[in-house]
Amino acid sequence: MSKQATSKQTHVSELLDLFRRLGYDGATLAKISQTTGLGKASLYHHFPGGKDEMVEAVLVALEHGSEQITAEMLQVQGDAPARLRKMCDRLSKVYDNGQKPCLLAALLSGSAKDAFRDRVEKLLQLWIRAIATVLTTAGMDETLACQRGEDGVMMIQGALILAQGLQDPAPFQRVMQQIPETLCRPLQ
Amino acid sequence: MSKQATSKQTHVSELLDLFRRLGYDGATLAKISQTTGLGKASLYHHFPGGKDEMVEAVLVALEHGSEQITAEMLQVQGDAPARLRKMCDRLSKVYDNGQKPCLLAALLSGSAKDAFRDRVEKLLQLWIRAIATVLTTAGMDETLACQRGEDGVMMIQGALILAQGLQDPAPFQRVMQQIPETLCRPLQ
DNA sequence: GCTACTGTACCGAACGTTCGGTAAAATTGT
DNA sequence: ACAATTTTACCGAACGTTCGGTACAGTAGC
Repeated sequence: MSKQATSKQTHVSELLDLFRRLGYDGATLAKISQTTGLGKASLYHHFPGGKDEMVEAVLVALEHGSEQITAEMLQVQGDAPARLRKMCDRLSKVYDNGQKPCLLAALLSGSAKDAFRDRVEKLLQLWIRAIATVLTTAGMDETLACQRGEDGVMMIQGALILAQGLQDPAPFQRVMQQIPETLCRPLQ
Repeated sequence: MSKQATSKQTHVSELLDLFRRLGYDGATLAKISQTTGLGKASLYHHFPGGKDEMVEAVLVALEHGSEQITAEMLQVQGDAPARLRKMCDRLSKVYDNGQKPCLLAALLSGSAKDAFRDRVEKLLQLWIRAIATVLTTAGMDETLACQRGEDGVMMIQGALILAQGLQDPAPFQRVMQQIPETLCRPLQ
């Protein structure tokens, strides 16, 4: 079954961890080589495009994972809060309960290429629209639902920064618990 | 009045702009030299400790500015929403209506030293406590006020990331308008 | 024998930092 | 008042190191 102890997918998830923790500039080839256990030559065999192609591969994997989670969320039987709860559960694991930062935020600083910016933008909009779809399906006004989509992504991103900055995952965990209800609350 | 066109404070604010836009690793000495107009050697005259001392100086300036804004907020005559509105007005200028990222978030990625992490943590807690103080003064429960302090910082940080990621300041501006009311809303 | 993969050695460029030195302002001695 | 001296501000060039990336000779598995 497992001919290789370290498949390409394993390497991609190792790269994800590196890039989101250190950013594009901080993740040097030396560190990448060290954490993957691959020499430079091996890295350039798997990713001929170099560092950029590694980020590219990580982003593709992230797009795939995002589409899967959002699709799962929409397939959940139940009301809007139940669906959002499913999303938050999945994302809590992705971010290790707030202990791991978000790649998208990490790629916004430094020498990250403009091509990445486009992918980041697309990914953020994917999540915004997914949340908005859940809310409009539950009968919420279209405009408000879009705002709440933005609010959801915003809260998660902000909670991650707070958790990193305070070196305490508690605020993240609290926010992730409150999000399903907060986003569904009607306009007061 | 202005004997020097470029004072040390000017250089510090230029450094702030560079570090928050490019992060610690992305802000190379070459770029720093270019944007300040000072040669590399001159930079080491003003900041003998090198890049780290530059970040240190920027953080000190940021602490000073934060204490000033939070103090202003507490001196505003009026209810809690009015005070928070003052805070949001000042912060909107600091972040150029969402077009400029936050230094604290930028320093969380990359090779930023642990000494910076402590200062970042202190600064985040300063803001959380300031918001909480406004709310408790207005009669809100202590525990909830602290949570709302976290929520406030979190929303601002998240809104900044969203504005950067979507390359659109609109979500940031909307959130900054809503924050004064959102944070004061009683538990439902 | 052929493809997939890897270790080693190497490259030019850029990194943060230091060196040696210049020009002017401020301070001091008389 | 003025020359001597120190301090301050600045710079170009170079330091050693690390960067991302390449060339090539292998080795393992089919």
